[in-house]
Amino acid sequence: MNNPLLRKLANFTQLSDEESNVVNESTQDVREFAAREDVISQGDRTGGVKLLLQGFACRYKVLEDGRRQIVAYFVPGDLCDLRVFILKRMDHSIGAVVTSKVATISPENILKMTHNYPTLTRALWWSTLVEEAIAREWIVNVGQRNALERMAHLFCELLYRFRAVGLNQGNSCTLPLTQVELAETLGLSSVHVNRTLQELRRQKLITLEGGTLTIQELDALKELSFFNPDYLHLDYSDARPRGDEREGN
Amino acid sequence: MNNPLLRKLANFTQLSDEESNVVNESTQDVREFAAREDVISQGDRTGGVKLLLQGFACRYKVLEDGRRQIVAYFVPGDLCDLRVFILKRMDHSIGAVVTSKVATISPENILKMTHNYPTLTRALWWSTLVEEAIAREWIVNVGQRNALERMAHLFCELLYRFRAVGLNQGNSCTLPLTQVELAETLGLSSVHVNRTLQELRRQKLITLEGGTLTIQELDALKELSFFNPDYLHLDYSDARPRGDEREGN
DNA sequence: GGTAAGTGCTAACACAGGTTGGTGAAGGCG
DNA sequence: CGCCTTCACCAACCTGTGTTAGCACTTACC
Repeated sequence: MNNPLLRKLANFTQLSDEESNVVNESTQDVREFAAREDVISQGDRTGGVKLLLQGFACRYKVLEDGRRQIVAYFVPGDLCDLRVFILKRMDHSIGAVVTSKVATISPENILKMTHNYPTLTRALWWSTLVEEAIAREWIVNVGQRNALERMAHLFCELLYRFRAVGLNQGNSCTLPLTQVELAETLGLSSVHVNRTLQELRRQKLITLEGGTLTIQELDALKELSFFNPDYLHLDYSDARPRGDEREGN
Repeated sequence: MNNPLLRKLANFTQLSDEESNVVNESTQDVREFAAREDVISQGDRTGGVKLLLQGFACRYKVLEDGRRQIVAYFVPGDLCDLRVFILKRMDHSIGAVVTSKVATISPENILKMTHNYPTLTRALWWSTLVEEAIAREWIVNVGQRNALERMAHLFCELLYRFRAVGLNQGNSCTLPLTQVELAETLGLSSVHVNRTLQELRRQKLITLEGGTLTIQELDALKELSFFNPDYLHLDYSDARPRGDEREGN
């Protein structure tokens, strides 16, 4: 299973070989994007659904005066909103953080998947609901947590998400972000990001160098940041389909 | 058309009488909630989809130490995530701000609507995409805007949303929030909310009394807060279905 | 009718985090 | 080779926002 989307969906349910094949076939249209290149730009007409296969990408919005806020990260296996093509124009941009491979899934293929495969459909909807839940948690993050908690929380989340697609190495994962980008994510200045990083290092909670994050004390980091992974809805046993509603969509 | 959901969907597309009837029939299971009562509580098993018919409600998350962040508001016509029933437990709560009427739509009715009525289905997906877009804008709000801009932006958004369901009176709309709730929305202290409200009033941009918000200078407020309504995807002409992809889901 | 709780409002003070302006090291490139 | 850019890092100062506390008013309730 080298398709990271399949790897991720496996956190929610078990897919049949046929379903896995459909996913693989639908994600053949692949393009490589350079670091800092936009995958989609604000104002673009919305096309197919994008799937990050390799690399690291982000969603961001820019205010008229240039302030930029990163509102989401994509790790391999993440889809952008399943239904974007319903809207006419993008109200934000998606950019590759490092060199990345992105597949474009056509609306037709989305329909093919969701028409014929109820289990797969449930799994895809699960992934979009998780994405929304992450967005809400980010609002909590910038709204209620202070700089140290915020950064700790982000690091916990990213480790969990890399784990979910098997791209962690123990408590380490790739994190190819500059301090400016971290600042734009957390709603802080880059100077304060630096201070905060130093504090996390001083407390021997993490190391971050050469684009690799290592969480030395995961439990302490979770406690410090009030990190509760429920919002990622990753617990397999807790996410099994309930009832027996038939799903044609 | 007294169903606010129909009123809202009309911002995206025109529904047939048959489709309107299906919506009306699916939203018969109505319950009234008292002010400050929870419609759904964090940890609850997820039931059907909720639709606010009357009143004002919010989504919120509470940290272990009691800090609360409001992550979304519901105005009449707003649905909570169409697919919540895929998840096992709610990772946040939904609470009525004032006395409110809420309809519960069963998964079966959702299926009925989305199976047989492609135009209606598109409209429903549009509404969930808008909800997501709002969440992203809120991240930008707390992450990048200062207190004055933040509050101004929230007021602009709410006026636009009340307008979209015809519940405004010119540049006025209901806003039954205490300053503490505003603080929990904007990631500020209630004291600073008070200061900021005063500043907006001093600049003769708004009035807010007795639960009614009046925006005296909408253009100035929009400019001050870098408010760009694109993310609400309300422009009818801009939101027409494109292409002719058939929609069975 | 009196008390308590909730709310709006204000003032004084404290501090987290922003701003500005710098350093040096690493890497791309003419 | 040197130049330029990018990045991590650091120090000084400033300010937006939080904290604490107190008063006035309303509403709910005993």
